[in-house]
Amino acid sequence: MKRKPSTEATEAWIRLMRIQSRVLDAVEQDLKKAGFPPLAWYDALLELSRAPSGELRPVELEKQMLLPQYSTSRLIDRLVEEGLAVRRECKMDKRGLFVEITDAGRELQKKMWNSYSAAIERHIGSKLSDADAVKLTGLLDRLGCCGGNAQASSKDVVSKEAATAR
Amino acid sequence: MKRKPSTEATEAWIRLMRIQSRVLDAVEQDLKKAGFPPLAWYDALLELSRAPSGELRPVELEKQMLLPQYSTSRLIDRLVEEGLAVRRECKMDKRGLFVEITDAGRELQKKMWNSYSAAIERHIGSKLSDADAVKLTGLLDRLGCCGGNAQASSKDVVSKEAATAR
DNA sequence: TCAACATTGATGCAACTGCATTTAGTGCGC
DNA sequence: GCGCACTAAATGCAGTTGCATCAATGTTGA
Repeated sequence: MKRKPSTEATEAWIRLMRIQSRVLDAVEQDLKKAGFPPLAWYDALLELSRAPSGELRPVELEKQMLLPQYSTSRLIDRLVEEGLAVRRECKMDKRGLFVEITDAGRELQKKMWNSYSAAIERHIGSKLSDADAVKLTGLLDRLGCCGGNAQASSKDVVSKEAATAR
Repeated sequence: MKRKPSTEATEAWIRLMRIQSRVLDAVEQDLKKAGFPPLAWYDALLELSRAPSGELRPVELEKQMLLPQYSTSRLIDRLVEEGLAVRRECKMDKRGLFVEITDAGRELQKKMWNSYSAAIERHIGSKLSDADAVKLTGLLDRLGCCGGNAQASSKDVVSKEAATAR
């Protein structure tokens, strides 16, 4: 049971951890310096704004964002506190509720995308040709599948306005 | 200032975030299920065990691990609490101190590597050929450089026993 | 030599996370 | 209709993080 992974695999693992945290950090820092809330807020607002009538059940949001249940619950707390979303009762299932994005929420989402997209360009786009970006995406995708539970692969494409999840 | 990043770059960004967190999660989970402490402990123990006489200044450890200062300080607290390391006075600079790994610390580091390496193999090695792992490493490395401050690139090679940082 | 400044490491506090549990409501089988 | 297992969401608690600050020591330059 020893000496299993090749040094190549191990190197890839290390890079994946190191570079991701570096890049994420840089992007979050850019956002913060522009006076914006954390990325998770953006992701939530984006999901909400894309939903049929700007509302989603927490349980949906949770699945979209791959976040634990309690985490979603508290994220919603914060959005509501800031007036970016509201909780609405759900008549068909009184256990649940709807979270609806407000105008302020939609506005913030759009404004954040300016900084956010600039940050992506600065920290990724400017360092990789489109072709290489595609190669990177492909290699990363191979790590995503067939590991544990199923996933949606590329059917929930994100076109513009990146949803980050975590 | 709008529509900056190509969709290719944006996709790469999303995958980098999603896959990394998925894989990290899986590995941490494996470690935890085997009854081990978090990865950061392993990294610290590894750095210490590799240091000349098993001891390092917190400030060195901090640089190796790319962790904020307070974070290192508290990580050391926990290692010391568990008897995996000890704090020793530093005669040449009385502001500072040395952290020295204990035998228990060295032993834990080795035992963790068994689970850890198996997890790397399971979640990376088994999904990527060595050649692809090298490609991935190369692409990721390109994201690391020339962004903010300098870095060591491949001079601090990690051979076996992966140091993760973060 | 000594004042000004820099570096090392720790710590108080508020925010955030993970975990386990709770509260409320649903739906099924009988 | 009733009990029981299940799902939706919230929450108390302990542990962890980030930020700002502090105390102690070291360094430098007039």
